[in-house]
Amino acid sequence: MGRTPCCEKVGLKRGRWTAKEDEILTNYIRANGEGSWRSLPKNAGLLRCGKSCRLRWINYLRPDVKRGKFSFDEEDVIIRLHASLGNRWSTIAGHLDGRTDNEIKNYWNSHLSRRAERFPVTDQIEQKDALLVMDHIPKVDLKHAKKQRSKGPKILLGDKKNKVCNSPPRLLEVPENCNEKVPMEPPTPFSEEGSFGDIPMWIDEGLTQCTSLPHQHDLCTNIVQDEDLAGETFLDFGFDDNVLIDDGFEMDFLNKVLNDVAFNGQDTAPETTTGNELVEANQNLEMNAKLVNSSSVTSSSSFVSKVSEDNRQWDYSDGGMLGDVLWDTEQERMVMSWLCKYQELKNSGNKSTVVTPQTKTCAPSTSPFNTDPSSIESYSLDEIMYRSHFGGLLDVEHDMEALRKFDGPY
DNA sequence: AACCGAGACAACCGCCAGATT
DNA sequence: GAATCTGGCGGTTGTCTCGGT
Repeated sequence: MGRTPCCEKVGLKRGRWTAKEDEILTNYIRANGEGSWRSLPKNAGLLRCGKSCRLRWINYLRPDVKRGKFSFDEEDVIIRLHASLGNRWSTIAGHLDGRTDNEIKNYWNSHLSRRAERFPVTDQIEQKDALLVMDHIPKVDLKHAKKQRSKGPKILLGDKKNKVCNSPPRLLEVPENCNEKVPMEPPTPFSEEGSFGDIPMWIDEGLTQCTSLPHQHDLCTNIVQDEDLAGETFLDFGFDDNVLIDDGFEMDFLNKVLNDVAFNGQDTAPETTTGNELVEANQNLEMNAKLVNSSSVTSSSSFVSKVSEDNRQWDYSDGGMLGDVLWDTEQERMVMSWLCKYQELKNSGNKSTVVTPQTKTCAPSTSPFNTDPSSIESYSLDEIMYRSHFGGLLDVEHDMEALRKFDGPY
């Protein structure tokens, strides 16, 4: 059966509300409270549809409704949330005190949509530089990436004019052989292809079993752009075909491993979120903006966006490590090295060995896993894809050389 | 002064999910 | 379990304002 209308429309007033109507509605709700919208107009003496009364109250008359010009920060939040959530106005409104979904929607359509179209959200690139930067960055075919995500890197080459880039400063000049993969050998202590062995409980019901670690080469070069359940774009490093990352269960796995790793001092994870909680949070479309302490190593709710202390820098993080995009890469690679060692330990039957990461086992000058935040640059999503593609970011040979010299307490 | 178009924004509409009868 | 109600959401429309001609 069809739904009946909320009230009889014949004879009811429509259009703009008058000050007198507002007063009647406000006084009635103050005396009787919200709700019972169907019966409200009749009881209050208003010739309005109950639905209209509800909208008028929620959007304009409610005392906690914030009116007036949107601040810069509010605009910023809207643009960034919209970039990841789309037209989920009520969810966006939940992050702006006193602003209604209707107001935000109108503001977006009349003010912000064109600006956002002109200045896409990119991490840590000032708007005034955005156009300049974007002119030099290879385009990413999202549709193609979505369809083909299990078949390897999805980064498209830029056109010829994009192959040399002198601006902005953090972008590298592209070498002549930029299309060639960096030749490399899997170093010790890595095995070329490992097995997860008997690590328990990481396979959840209904998931495909993953029986091998990704090849180290793929770990460094195979980067996929994807979207999480909230529609937010993020980058996957390494685990392209891995059900753990794809389905959000990487968290469970990493948690299990990290729980076996003794962090030293400040590197102890302050917060952890299980994969299931993460999935649930995303299903609830919660944009869980939180401050990020980039000196911490943690498996966190990193599918969600994070905002830095100055409320200006947002991270789009993989399902693994948090921090800047670059740092995320490094941390994930670091953890991957631990995973390899963990696997070896598991296979060898040694389940009590304490692994002490980076600062004590690698010399800082040569460590590829430097976690000092002050030494880590920040990169935009576009930059990291650009640089990763052309081998400029990961400095593979340097890292691998350092790993060869690695002499940890294993 | 009149007209016109664009922009801004208030309001409405249809649909949906969950609650209630 | 079906019918109905209710509140919420996002898309769309209608109206007003303002600047340009």
